[in-house]
Amino acid sequence: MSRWKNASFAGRTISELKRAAVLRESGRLFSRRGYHNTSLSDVAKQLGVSKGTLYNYVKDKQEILFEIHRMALEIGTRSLAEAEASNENGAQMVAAAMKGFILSLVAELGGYGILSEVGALKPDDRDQVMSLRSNFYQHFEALVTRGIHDGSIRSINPHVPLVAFMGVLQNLPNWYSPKGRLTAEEIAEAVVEVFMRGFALGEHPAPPEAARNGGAG
Amino acid sequence: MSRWKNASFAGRTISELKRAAVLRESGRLFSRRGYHNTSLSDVAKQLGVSKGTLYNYVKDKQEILFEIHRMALEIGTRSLAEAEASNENGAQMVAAAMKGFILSLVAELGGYGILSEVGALKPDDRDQVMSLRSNFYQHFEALVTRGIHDGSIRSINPHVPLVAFMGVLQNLPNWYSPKGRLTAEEIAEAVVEVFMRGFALGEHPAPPEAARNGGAG
Amino acid sequence: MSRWKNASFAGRTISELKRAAVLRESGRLFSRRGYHNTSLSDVAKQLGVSKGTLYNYVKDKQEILFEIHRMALEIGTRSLAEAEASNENGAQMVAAAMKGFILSLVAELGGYGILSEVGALKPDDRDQVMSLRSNFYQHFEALVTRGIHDGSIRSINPHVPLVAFMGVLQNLPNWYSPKGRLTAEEIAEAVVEVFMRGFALGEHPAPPEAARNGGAG
Amino acid sequence: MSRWKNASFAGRTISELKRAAVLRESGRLFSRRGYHNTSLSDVAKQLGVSKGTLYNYVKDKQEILFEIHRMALEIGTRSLAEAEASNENGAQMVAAAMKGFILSLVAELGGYGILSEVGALKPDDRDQVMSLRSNFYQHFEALVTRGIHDGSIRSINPHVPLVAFMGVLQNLPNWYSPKGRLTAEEIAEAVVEVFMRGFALGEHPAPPEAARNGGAG
DNA sequence: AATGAATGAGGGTTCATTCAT
DNA sequence: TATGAATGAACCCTCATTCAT
Repeated sequence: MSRWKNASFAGRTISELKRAAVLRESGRLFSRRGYHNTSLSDVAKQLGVSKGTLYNYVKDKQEILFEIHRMALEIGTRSLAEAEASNENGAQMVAAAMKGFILSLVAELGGYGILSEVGALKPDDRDQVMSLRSNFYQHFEALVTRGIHDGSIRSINPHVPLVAFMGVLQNLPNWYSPKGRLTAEEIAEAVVEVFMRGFALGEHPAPPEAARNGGAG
Repeated sequence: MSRWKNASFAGRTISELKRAAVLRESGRLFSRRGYHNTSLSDVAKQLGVSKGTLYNYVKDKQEILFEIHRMALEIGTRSLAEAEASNENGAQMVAAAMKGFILSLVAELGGYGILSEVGALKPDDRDQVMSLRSNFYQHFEALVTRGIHDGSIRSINPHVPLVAFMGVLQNLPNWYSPKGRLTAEEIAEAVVEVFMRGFALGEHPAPPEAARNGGAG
Repeated sequence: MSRWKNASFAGRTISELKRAAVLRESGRLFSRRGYHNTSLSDVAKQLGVSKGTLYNYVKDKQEILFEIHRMALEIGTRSLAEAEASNENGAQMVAAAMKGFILSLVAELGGYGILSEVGALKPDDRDQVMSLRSNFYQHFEALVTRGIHDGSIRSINPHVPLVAFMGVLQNLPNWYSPKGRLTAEEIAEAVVEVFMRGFALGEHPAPPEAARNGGAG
Repeated sequence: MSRWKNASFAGRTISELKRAAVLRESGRLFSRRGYHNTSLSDVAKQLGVSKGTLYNYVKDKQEILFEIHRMALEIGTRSLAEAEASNENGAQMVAAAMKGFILSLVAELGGYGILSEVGALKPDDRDQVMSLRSNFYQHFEALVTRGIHDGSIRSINPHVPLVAFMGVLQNLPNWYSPKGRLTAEEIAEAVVEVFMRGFALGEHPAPPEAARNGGAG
């Protein structure tokens, strides 16, 4: 197994890129097998590197988990902001945010979201994650509410699409895999389409036969 | 801490009841802290029993996980069947199934759903769980589809309510706690109400201000 | 290697005795090779037990170090108190305290004193040890001062015999070994004799040819 | 942190001086935190140099320890010889040797004595150190004996002042610190004074209130 | 049926040492 | 000569599991 497999160097310090590779690979494994069931040996083996080497790039295992949470939520918040900047109607903004979130998650973190296992964080980190997460929730629901007000989204408890979307994210790895049939783009569009058909007002000609994929749990 | 705390003996072999208590307590802890982050010492301590004693009632830790998965899915399947037997309209049947599932889960397994950590099962067990789960998904979606056909549920991808409901179940421990403000009944009704407002057709007078609770992730 | 070698059961819980054996053996090794250079594997191997077993009796390695420090200082303080109770003259009391300290140290902790490596303790434990140690120093010097006042000890800075005695204790393992030629009693008497000749007033007929043993460093 | 901080170049090969700096800094850290508790990273960091660089100047960590032991004992032996050459009375020679030892130790090795952790040396090195040490002991005690014979030192077991002095050296770092209140000169004089009052014959007007400093252990 | 003790495997982490640049 | 990265061994500690009592 060649060294630093999967590490896509480009434009940043080599060291930064290796750190990013550690985070990405860890996240991929964490989201598939769970944090506590993934050893740093596993991560190292996947990267074709010795276990000790990881410690040149991260302080400890907890830092990895925290950093992934932080990055994922940052991506989410950024996606919301970008969508909001487009100034379209509510439904379109929510859809854009979802799509942006998914695409960036795939691009920057390899398509996993984790977002669970918060309990394994150390107290300080946990607080910070909870705060970021809470922010994201509020913004997301606010956007949905705007859609309801401007008539682009059905009158619904905004918590429902949020909860559904989070469920999708948590299971993204089950939908997406680099070697799978579906590209990130295709998945993002499928999710958006389901959202638009399920929650947005407008024309939905035929009863959907839609993107089923096993991603419920 | 008294021994076999929480063990509600009634009508079955004492041994069976103790086994049930082990499963319930394990499930409670697994769903709160995760399977790999819960030690059998933790379980034993909660039951006021020594670690070795557990092995009189279960073969090993994996068996506990499997059994919980199996029981939860059995409950789900049973809930669907009972709801279907009522022969009401689709929306009402789905709602009844959800309510039944939640109530039984709380009553028999202490209110946790797990349904994740399938990866920790051994291959044979995993196959069986996947099969049961797939069954449940199909029945649930079929019921939603019936609701769409009989006009009680909006025309929507049936995967959407399924995914949302599974998300709720996975987070039940966050909603429910025996000492919390909400009884199992109240939670079940809140979930059902959100579902009815979100997906069913009918009167929804005001834009909802509804039961927000942090249960998204 | 038979199990729990060196464990001298008598009158206390078996578990307590095993814990004592762990502490004694650890202390023996710590004082010979140093704390950081002694692995718990070493300790376990000496006791003919597996490494994990140790954790049935102690919380972690730091606890071992702390407990040894605490016990040693307790012995010292007790020895001072007992000597003081005899109400003899200062020199005799100091001598008695020294003898009692050495004998108890040998009997209860296998003859090592450690008393160094305080830096490896965790902050709370370190504070406690420093406090106990400071107490012991003050009492010891006070006793010497009494001897100076009652004319049984030369007029000397009381810190000198203290520092010398502590040096002896730190090197006790070099003097004492259960299989060595000298019994604990003999060593204690040798130390006392050196003290009496060096610091006490009285007849010292011939220039001493005394107990040389390599114990300086 | 600038590179090769603390390195006082003067008259020797640059390489030799860098090696000396490595030894001095290592010794300083070893004597404060212990050999096994000091990593070469620590040493490198203090010198403002990378870890790998150290290996240009020393073969391995053990060599550092050995070299420090050797240098310290060389200094001690040299101090004894110089004192002896002065041909004063015994007490004065011992005092001069002590003072010279301490001053040189501070000047050349940064004021630490180590002299412990012999167990970490490899066998050959250990033998050599033990031999040098034994030599030093004999010379020191011989000098004390001369003092007893010429009447400048009380009739005492010569092992007593040796053991006390070695104890002082081992704790020099606790007395001395470059930023502390006491200069090396002051410390050396304090030690000498305690020795003169404790062991030498002559006028000691008042019962001493002397230099207490926590240096016993 | 219950326990407490023992074990061994494995995980996270540190660190002396090597090596290519 | 200096560096940073990589390695592998060793260490502390946890835990599922077994077993004698």
